[in-house]
Amino acid sequence: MSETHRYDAALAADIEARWQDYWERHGTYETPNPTGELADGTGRADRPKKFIMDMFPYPSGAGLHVGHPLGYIATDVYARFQRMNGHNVLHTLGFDAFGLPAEQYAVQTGTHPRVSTEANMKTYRTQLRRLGLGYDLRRSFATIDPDYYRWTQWIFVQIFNSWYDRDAGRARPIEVLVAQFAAGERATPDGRPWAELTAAERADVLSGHRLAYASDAPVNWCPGLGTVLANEEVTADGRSERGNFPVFKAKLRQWNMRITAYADRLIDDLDTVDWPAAIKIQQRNWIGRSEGARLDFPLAHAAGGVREETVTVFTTRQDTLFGATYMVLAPEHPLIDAVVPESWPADTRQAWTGGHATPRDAVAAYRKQAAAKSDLERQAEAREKTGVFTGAFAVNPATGERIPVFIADYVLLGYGTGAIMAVPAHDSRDFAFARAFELPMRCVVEPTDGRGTDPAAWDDSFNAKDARIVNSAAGELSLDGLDVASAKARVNAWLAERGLGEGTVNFRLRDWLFSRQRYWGEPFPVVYDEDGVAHALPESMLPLELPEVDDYAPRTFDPDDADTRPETPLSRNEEWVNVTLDLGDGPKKYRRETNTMPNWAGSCWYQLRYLDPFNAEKLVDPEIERYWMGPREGMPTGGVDLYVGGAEHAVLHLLYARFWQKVLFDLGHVSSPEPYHKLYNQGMIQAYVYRDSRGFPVPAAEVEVEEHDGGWVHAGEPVTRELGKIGKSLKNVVSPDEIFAAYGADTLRLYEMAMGPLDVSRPWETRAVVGQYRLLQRLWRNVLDEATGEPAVAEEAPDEATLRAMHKAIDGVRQDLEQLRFNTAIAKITELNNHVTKAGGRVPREAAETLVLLIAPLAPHVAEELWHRLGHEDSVTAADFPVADPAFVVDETVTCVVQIRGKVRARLEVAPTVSEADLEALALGAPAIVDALGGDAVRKVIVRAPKLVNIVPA
RNA sequence: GCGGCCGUGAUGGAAUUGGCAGUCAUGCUGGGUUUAGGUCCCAGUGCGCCUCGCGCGCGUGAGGGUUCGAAUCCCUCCGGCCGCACCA
Repeated sequence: MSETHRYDAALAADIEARWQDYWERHGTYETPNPTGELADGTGRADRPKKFIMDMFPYPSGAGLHVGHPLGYIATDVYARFQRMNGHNVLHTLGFDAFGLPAEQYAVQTGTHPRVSTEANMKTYRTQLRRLGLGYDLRRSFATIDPDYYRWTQWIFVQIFNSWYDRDAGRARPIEVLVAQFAAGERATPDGRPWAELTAAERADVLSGHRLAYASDAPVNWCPGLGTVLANEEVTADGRSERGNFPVFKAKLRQWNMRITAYADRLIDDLDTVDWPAAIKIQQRNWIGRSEGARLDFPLAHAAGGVREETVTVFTTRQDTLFGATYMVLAPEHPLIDAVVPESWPADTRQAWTGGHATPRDAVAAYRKQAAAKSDLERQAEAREKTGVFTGAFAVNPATGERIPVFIADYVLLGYGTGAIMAVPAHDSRDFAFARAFELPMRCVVEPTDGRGTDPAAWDDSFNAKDARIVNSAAGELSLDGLDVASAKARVNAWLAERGLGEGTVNFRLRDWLFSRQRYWGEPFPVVYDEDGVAHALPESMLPLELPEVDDYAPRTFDPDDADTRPETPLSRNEEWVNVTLDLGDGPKKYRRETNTMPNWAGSCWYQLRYLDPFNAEKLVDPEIERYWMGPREGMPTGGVDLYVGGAEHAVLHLLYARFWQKVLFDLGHVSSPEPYHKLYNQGMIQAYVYRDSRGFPVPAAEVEVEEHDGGWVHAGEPVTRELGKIGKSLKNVVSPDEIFAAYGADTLRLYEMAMGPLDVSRPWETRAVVGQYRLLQRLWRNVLDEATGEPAVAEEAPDEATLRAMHKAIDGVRQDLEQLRFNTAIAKITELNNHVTKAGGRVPREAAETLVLLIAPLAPHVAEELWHRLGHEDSVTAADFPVADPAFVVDETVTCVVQIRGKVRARLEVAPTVSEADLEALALGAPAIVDALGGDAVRKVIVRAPKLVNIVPA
């Protein structure tokens, strides 16, 4: 028998190449817009639409391994499914190509990052095409394209030129604020009229309001990378997320984005998007909204009496104000120098002074010790409380008592006001500190667990919030008997009355540090005049192109040397930096900003440019934006229909992109306040890592299984096995090219989709890939004669059983694909294929075509080929996805299980429409049941027609 | 420490959401096709027991509970993964 028409790897490769060429020639995946350059007049844009997106890749030098395309395959399957459902589907993929790795690779290899990045993208494009991913390539771009980053810079300018109007609850153009100052509707910080301020002073005032602003503040400085980093890029143990270098606090002038202005909206709008609960929780935690109160504690004179200065604290437990028996400031708190007295007050305990002769010495020594501690060390001794008395006292505004003021590193400068009122009886950290320093504790919330009201006898603080306030009355304020919530409200009112503070909301979120000392990023469209005032470039000067330079290497330092300072590569290029420009008031000399934007900038808005990639006039045409992303039924905040990517971007890209989208929404550039409506996190494909006795990974491909004990051996030596990421260093990389060569792209696609649910991680097992290859071979044989390659289907209608199998499969596969449950969809297709295989004889055409259509989104090449050979002229991508006939989805008879006390004792074949009463009678009459009951009386019968009867004997 | 998710055959995983546990696939066993190997095809495959039957018992990390009925809900414990980590 000739095997020339057998489905094998060579034939798969041939089919796949031919159809990929066909799709490209015919523009199969090109999607029309309703208007503009990409409108096509075919009416396709009038169909319902879906915008389906992946998190775009960073093109690394290593190319793709089999773990990378999981999400891309999933969105491609979904996009094909929706296209077959008659949707106008927008699906494409660009490249996130600015950023550190390209620059590091460039420095290592001596190639310019543009050259290596372009080469990497070319490799990626080839590999993605080989997978048969159906993209509208006209809409694909890279963030490094000047045509693209022109608009990244443009958005920066929009953000720079706007401020957050709290009264309006949204961002507005900065001119509105200027007008308010000029008209005197809004007071300047020092009260002088706006007209009297110099240009530099005005710029300074406005900088305090702009959504993008430069400021001197402690930032995360990473000498090992030679750049500063955003909070989101620093790990919990104080190292850089990329490269794992130490990160230090350094006071530097840097650009920031006022993302904190959007904290509430970023939390609130999470309710309107369809995202995994875990990601929403992470964002909420990162933003860290907490309700409480801000209140002032007056400082006390040594001799008694109250000073002018106050210490402001933030607390969420203002109800425990009467229990505040001391205060703690963060070691770096700016007020400390002003409060520390010359000498220790009389009777100061030795334990409080740290053994120092004066408070000043004690504070200086403690600060030094705290600064020297790495975050890792702080973490290790997390619960060990240290601190020192400042020698100063404050006054509890409720009780009037003098309370000592300490500094301790368990209070962080970066959170709240950097100072706390300590209530040791009702906060476990304060409790531990009070124990260590023998500070008084006062119980002001009555314990509900029977421990009594004397904190001296407790093991830990009492924190329950469903209790009542006690011991809290002085002057006109009494909280006694109130529950916690009422007491908080009462204290808030009292604070406001007395002008001591107010109820307030505090956020953990800090502003986003937006500048980097790197070459390979978007240049800031900003210049400084001779007074050092920053000016945004006018739109006509965009894009400000990244200059081509030879010396693009970042200045990096000894990773542990905290005293170093960054140097920007662009600053070396004097002729680029110093320019004469006319910004509207005649030619003047300016210096360019030499920082570049972080690599997140390009990914903050790319969904918008996919919509209208060639628009030279606008970021995106409003009609096109509304068409694809505007608010609609069930999606009040609009956005991309489906966005698939890894969970590692939970608080980075996904938070930043939401923020930019909201600013653009406020400024009227887009109609959708959320960028991504439905987010789906795909799991990771893992692979086994084999290690030798020294713990070094050995090449996974060379490991063999021991015959007798099932262990693993490499080069005759036993090795251990564990699951890990796929990567070069773990020697377990499997390239898609190997799988293409052995089985073809359709098999790889099916295998990745069949491995398990999309959202969980699963181990790659090359030997299991063959299962999906067999499915395709069986399908091929069911449709074609292997000897001739001609269709070998029967033209008669399928029999009843086959019809039912077909329609059940259609029904199930439809639901599964809609819910991204590709693994069970494939199981159902396999089942149907097995059904027609077992039935023997020629497969009826209707069944064969159903199989081809069902598998088309998953294995598009083989589906195209079979569809074509079955005599269809059009691409299967344009065919309608089958719709199940309800009459055949329900079985003619169903098996009803009859249970006695929940154990199956008999099965009955009944009509699906059988009535409960009939079914009960049938069940009670079944011989096996009569036998099993043995004449026992029946106490109860539960009938769930038509599938189950449960009989409970007395 | 706090919060979240998850434990099902040798393996990846199904289970219409409280109603027959183990769909589908890998692996393994046996058989067939083949000069041979591979491919391919067919059958079997949770564990145990026996009188080998359309049989019985056990079985979803462990223990308990709710229910006519629990992989699914509740409680305790064990194990794993992820996030946060002195957040006032």
